Amino acid sequence: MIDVDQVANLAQVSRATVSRAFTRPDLVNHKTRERVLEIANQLGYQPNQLASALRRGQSQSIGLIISDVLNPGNAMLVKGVQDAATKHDYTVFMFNTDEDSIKERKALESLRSHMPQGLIIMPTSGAAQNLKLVGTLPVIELDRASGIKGAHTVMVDNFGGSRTAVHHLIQLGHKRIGMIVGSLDISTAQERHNGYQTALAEAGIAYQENLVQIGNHREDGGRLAAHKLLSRADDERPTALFVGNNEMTIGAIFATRDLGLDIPADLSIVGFDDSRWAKLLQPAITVVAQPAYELAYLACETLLDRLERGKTQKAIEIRLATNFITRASTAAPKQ
Amino acid sequence: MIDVDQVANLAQVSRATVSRAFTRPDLVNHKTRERVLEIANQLGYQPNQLASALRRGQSQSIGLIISDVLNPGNAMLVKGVQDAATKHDYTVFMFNTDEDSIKERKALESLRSHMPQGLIIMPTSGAAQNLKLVGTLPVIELDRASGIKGAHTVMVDNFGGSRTAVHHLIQLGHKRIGMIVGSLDISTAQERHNGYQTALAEAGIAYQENLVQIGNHREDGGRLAAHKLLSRADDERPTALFVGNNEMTIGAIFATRDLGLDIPADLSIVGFDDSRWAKLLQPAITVVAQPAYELAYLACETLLDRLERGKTQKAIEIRLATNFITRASTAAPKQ
DNA sequence: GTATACTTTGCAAACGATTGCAAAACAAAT
DNA sequence: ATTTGTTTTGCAATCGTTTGCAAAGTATAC
Repeated sequence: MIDVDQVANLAQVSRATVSRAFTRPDLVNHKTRERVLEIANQLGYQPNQLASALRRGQSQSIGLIISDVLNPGNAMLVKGVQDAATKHDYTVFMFNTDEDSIKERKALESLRSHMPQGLIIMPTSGAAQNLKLVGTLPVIELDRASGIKGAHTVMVDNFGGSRTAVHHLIQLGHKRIGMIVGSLDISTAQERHNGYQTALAEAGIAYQENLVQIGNHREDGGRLAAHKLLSRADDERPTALFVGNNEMTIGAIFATRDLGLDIPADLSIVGFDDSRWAKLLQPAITVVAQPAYELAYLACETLLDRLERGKTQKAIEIRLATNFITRASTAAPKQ
Repeated sequence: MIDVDQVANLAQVSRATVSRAFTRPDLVNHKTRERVLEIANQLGYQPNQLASALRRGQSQSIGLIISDVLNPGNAMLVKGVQDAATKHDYTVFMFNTDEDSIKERKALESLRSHMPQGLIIMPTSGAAQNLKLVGTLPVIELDRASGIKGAHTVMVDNFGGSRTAVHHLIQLGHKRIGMIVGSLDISTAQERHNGYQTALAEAGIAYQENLVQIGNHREDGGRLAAHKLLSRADDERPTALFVGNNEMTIGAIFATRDLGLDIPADLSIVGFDDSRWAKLLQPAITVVAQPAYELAYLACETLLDRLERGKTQKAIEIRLATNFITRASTAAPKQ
């Protein structure tokens, strides 16, 4: 690799001038600068970020810790962060936790030694503990809250989205509305569950514990939970189902097929989080769509703002609205 | 941040000993080492990768340049690389190109300055030019070949996969088999097209130019191409369609709906690349599945092997077999 | 021509680790 | 006690930048 000194020699100036030609154009004579840049360009010189970062104490990079890239919703988050970071000339170190707080811990340790300037994290349930590792590093929690007091968070309005969804089902005439929810130690699941409860309460429908099943966030969990809810006598079975995330919605759909239930005739179904297949299925699935890309982009910009402007802001909580999309999987109950 | 010297002072040893306690355990007295590690731990000391990387000339990181994380197939690739890298204690710098070679160029420039030890790239059509930027950096091309002579590549057997798919359609009795292929300046599209041609030739079916449409790799391209192929008189219209990637398959399916064609009665359809919706749709779609995760994992391990063992191998080309999955979207033609 | 201000440059010390070399400490052998 | 060999340590240079400080150069005003 070619370094400052080589450029400096050829350009007949000092190392310092070359450096300044790149970073402080105002401090070097116009003609000199042109010559330096010209030579640097010919040689294919590019400042070594490692050295620069070490000296300046700024690595121009941020960390991104996500639970699972394979979930298309999360892939959107990655893209959003990525794009925002690139726009501001930051690079992104990415890690996966697979929803496992041990992996999260390891990711944080590894990350820390690379001296990122900030971190965007979709916290696991162990994050409140794990995040102590990174000390004073600016952190933004994306999509979920770890529960740490004073944390900066960028999330969607899970409560409102769920309430709207359940309200929609009630409007159609449903009374027995089931819910499949993620594990309640994750903030989004909690909030969605609250939205469900509130919508019921507002309509004067009693909350029935046995209409709510907790699933593991994945397809198999959704399928299992749906089986439990739907394998009942016709007059006990919920006529509508609100499912708390996209993977579990797939499971629930498989369950209806297992049981020979028709959507929406026998069962109306609403999912949380839109996706390719939700549009493509027949009937297409009614969903609460999240602005995932915007969410992530915003989270990243907020972080970089904090870094660059050095704002000493207090805790920020940003909430983006969800978008309710009515498709063909919801209809009035049968009789 | 706390550094070697602080640990050294407290442990009453020199900076060098602390460093060695971490990196060359055999060179330091057992008791001394214990003491140093204990103190380091108490202080929460972790070596600064930036400094270490600068001095040793090894950043313990690799670059990953992918066309588009939003494609679930690519998300798998990301995960595979990620997991393999983490296992070997490397971190991953990730970039998106969105299939745009300008963005690719920028990603490469940005990456270069961060001194990665290697690069895994899913090359755009401009990659042969762009990759000159990184000089002697070890590179592995993933999923596609840039065309650079002597490049190391890890890909699937696109040719064989396509041939099998088309062969399957021929076995069912189809004679007019259309194909929607990606732009031919990408190696995978070429290979898939070759597989199609070969299968036809082997069955003695003449290749008809007007049964092949080139699409832009995305849903809208697939839809448009499918419309062109399918909007013909019944006896001119292909009875089966082989679509060269997953996004375009979605487009083709929408086109059949636009035109009121029944799958598989009016049209059999085979896609390249499996996905969530392919299984979920009714009828479920027959596909050529790719071992994306394994592919990426292998690519990363191959790269890291090259780095660590310092093997001076010549060009490597790894090919993984595809997996043909028959579902309900293919059947014998009508009459 | 001298004083004053402003630009433009270079010197050399950082940033935080690693490592070749040699000194010190210890053990074993004579 | 001296030699020889081995283990353990420390000194100081190094990786490639950036930057505070001061010197040199140039312009402006008197």
